[in-house]
Amino acid sequence: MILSLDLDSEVPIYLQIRDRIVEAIASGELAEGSSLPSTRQLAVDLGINFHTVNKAYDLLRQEGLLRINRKSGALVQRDARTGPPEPGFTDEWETRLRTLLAEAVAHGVDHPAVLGSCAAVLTSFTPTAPTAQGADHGAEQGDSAS
Amino acid sequence: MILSLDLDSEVPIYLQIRDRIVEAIASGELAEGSSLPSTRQLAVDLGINFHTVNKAYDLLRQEGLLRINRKSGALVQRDARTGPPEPGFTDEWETRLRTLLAEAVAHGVDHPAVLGSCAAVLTSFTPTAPTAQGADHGAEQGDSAS
Amino acid sequence: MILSLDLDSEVPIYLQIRDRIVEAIASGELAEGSSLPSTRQLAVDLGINFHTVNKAYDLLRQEGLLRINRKSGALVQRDARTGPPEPGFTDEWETRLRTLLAEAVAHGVDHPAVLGSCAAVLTSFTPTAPTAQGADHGAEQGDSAS
Amino acid sequence: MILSLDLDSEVPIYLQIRDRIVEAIASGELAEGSSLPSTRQLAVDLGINFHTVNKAYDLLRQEGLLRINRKSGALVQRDARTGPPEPGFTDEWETRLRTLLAEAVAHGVDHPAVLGSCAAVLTSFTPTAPTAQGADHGAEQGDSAS
DNA sequence: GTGGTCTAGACCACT
DNA sequence: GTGGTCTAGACCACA
Repeated sequence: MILSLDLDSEVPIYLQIRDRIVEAIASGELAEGSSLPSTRQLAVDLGINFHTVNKAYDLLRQEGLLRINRKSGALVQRDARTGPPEPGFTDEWETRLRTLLAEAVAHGVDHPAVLGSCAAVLTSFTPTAPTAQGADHGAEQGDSAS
Repeated sequence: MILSLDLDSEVPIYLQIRDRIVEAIASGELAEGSSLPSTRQLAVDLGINFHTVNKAYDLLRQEGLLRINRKSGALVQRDARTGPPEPGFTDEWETRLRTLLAEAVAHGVDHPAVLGSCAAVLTSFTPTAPTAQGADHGAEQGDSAS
Repeated sequence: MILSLDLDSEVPIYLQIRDRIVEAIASGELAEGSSLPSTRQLAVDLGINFHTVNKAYDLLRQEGLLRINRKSGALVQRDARTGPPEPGFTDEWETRLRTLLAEAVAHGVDHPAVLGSCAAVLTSFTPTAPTAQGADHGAEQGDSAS
Repeated sequence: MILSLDLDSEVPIYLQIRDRIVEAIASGELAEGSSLPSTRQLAVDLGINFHTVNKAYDLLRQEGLLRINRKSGALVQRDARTGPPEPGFTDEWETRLRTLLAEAVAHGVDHPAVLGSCAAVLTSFTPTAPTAQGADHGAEQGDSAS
């Protein structure tokens, strides 16, 4: 689990960590039950303070994506396959989606291109060997989003 | 031009203003060349400090969406029809898109549903019946979406 | 708003602050909409670090009792009169109640005495105008407390 | 003696064990003189480290609820019928009670409902209600509340 | 070993 | 002025 940070970014470090982990969960790289590095270990690896990692993990815990356990550290609590989101998530999320897509449209990206970007991002979340997933639950193939 | 703010939101007020304006530009409600209320006027209307409005306008100016004239006030600088975005915009934007979509996927929204939300948002930016601009104030119809 | 802390207590300081504020809300001393001292001000008053106050406020915010506003600082979000608790609150709370009452019973406090303590505590939350109790639902009079 | 633990709870495991035992004593399930499983046995049953069980037992010993003998293991030292609590217990306990009840009141549970919960919990400690304690001082009435 | 608490100070963002 | 972020180090609680 290596994640690259941009310490000069205006995005707070703890948010960058959180974002990378969310993306890793979405892409299946971190499945439900996976364990994450300890806060102090990750802090050392990234060359930052452990409190910053702590804050990222705590945020993910509040979002329901992580559970923290004194014994085993942080575990992935949730997954693309765990089920539908908690009520209330979608509304707030769509508000942010609306703002983000508006930004592209206002800058002159046409609708099909925007939708293409969305589809491309989603595709990038299922990069692995579609043939090896035969067993699986089967249903996940719907991802190519068409 | 009415925009509703949530003063208790964790989203800074100046960003809420900026977001609403971006969405208005994306939806065509504010076309290129339209004029916005003066900072002081808008501040009074919203019951906030005019510095806050100023900050929102300045951010939009930096983003290339507004140009500010001492005499004519703030004018919309570009819109969906002005042309493709400046180089560099797309990369940064797709990074944020990736994070946002990952959030939904990690919370269990499946890929088709995510793409459906994207499409629905885009549809909501097309203010139905472009020829109906004479109606003008009846612009509310565009947003029911979904 | 003065609250006394026991810095030697095994109860974390931030929890003591949180507890005192919860009790003040319950007793009507802090009504919905009341403003609390700024984190830094309270920290100075209490002779502790502002981060500790921050943590207490943030906890209360997560519990839905406070809302934090950049402009006006912390405001009481909720009240005995605001309405019934969020679903899920009661179950978790009754678990803790069960443990606490069990402690007294196990130590030999008989049931009526336990119940008497509970009633006494509740009474202490409505200290004002004991003669006006007939009105009952007109209880709002008791709490203006300022 | 079956106790169910939640290893992911924010409540420390040793405290969960302690709480369950306190409740068992309060409900009469564990009477004075009863013997508890050995720390090692219980640890195996629960799938946890025996030091954790040890810590729970030691805490109960400090609280005066258990006595620990090298030969006979852990025995229940007192129960509801052993007599009134040690001096000093009640004050500290009522402080915690006050905080806990305040929490419910602040979240909008009205006084009679709170008192009802207390009464319900106490009733649950009376396993079969042999003589039902007679009049029970009639303290349950919400009179003092409201 | 793990995470949690408290303190401390510097700097930034928001209004 | 307000709160938020990041860093830092010490100490404690838990398993």
